[in-house]
Amino acid sequence: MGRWEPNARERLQQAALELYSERGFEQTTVAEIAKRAGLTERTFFRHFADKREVLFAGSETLQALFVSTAAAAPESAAPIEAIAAALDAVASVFQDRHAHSRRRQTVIVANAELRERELIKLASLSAALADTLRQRGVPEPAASLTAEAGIAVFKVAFERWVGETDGRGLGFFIRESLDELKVVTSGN
Amino acid sequence: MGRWEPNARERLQQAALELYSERGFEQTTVAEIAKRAGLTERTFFRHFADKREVLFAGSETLQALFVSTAAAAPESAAPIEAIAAALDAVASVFQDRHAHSRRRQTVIVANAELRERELIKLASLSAALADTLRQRGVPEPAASLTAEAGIAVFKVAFERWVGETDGRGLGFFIRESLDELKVVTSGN
DNA sequence: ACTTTCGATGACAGTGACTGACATCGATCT
DNA sequence: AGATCGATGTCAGTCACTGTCATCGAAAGT
Repeated sequence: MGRWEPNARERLQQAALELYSERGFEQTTVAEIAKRAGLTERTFFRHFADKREVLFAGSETLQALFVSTAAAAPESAAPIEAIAAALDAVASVFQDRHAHSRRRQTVIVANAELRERELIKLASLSAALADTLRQRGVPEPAASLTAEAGIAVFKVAFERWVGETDGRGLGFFIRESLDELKVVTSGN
Repeated sequence: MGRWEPNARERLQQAALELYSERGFEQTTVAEIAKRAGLTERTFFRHFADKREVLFAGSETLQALFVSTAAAAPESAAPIEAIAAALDAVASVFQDRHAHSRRRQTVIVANAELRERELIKLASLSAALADTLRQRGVPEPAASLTAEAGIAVFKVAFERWVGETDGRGLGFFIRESLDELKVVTSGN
């Protein structure tokens, strides 16, 4: 065993999720994660910036999908429509990940530091979307507000989707939330 | 000097803001903050849960104002109107704090950990507002979405207000952003 | 096959945030 | 004066995270 077993990064992610689930985030030390993965603490920090980041490995990919889909919307599309298209694309990615998402979200919700990290990932997403809208000619504050509204829809929809055991996909909750947001902001 | 000088908490807050401004958040140790305040590191942690929290002392007060104002809106008011009333009330609190807000925000924006903390404070606000709306009979997901939309408006407006040197108050930017949100979510 | 190269890992020492336990000060009450 | 009690100081300890250097092992070149 030892060095050169493949997939060190993935082993660390799995070990971390397991341990965070079993005993909680605070009660888990990085040394324990590394040990379960057959590595050392120092190697953990070569793969992940900190103890939280190991749970957020896919976020760059998600952001790239978000942005590229929004950017690919036809020029005629309203800002909110470009965001809606991006939300739909993202929803399909979570198609077969309900069980994993639920497990991961349970860990995150149970710890304030992890919630903070999740929030800044979503804020980064919002900033990237606002950038995309600005490049499409949308002025401020409309660009930032549309992006924030889109992320709000994602947050609420994701939360509801993770909590459900029915077969309804994330896309359903996203459409529901987006429609509801429109009703709610119309002012009466 | 030494023990029993009054206002230990306030001295710590001021020392922290000064040092974070001068050399940055990461380059400041808690021991240095405590020393400038004439106290010890251990005492710092008796007043504030961690190194970040010292910048967010007023957040409970702000949340209380937010919630009580929203709750006090007439029953006939639409959810978004109750939130708008709360936003207006909060804006008036920042009336004479532009210089201080700007200084504080400069520090926060410069550091990811501080941004995370700010985001979870805003998320806590959003959750409290959603609770208030639910108590007013607003169902989900409308309650959460309205609250999130309100916080989005606050975020964008606050950012613009802090960046301006004109005399326009936070209330101006809040009304501007709220109006723009309504336009942007209407779908075209 | 032998050597060289080079990225990934290990080993180790160090800093600083944060905590628990206990001692001490000083204002207030009796 | 003595008792009380909250706020502070002291000290030891854990753990996240970093810098540095040694070492391993695969792959490429000879």
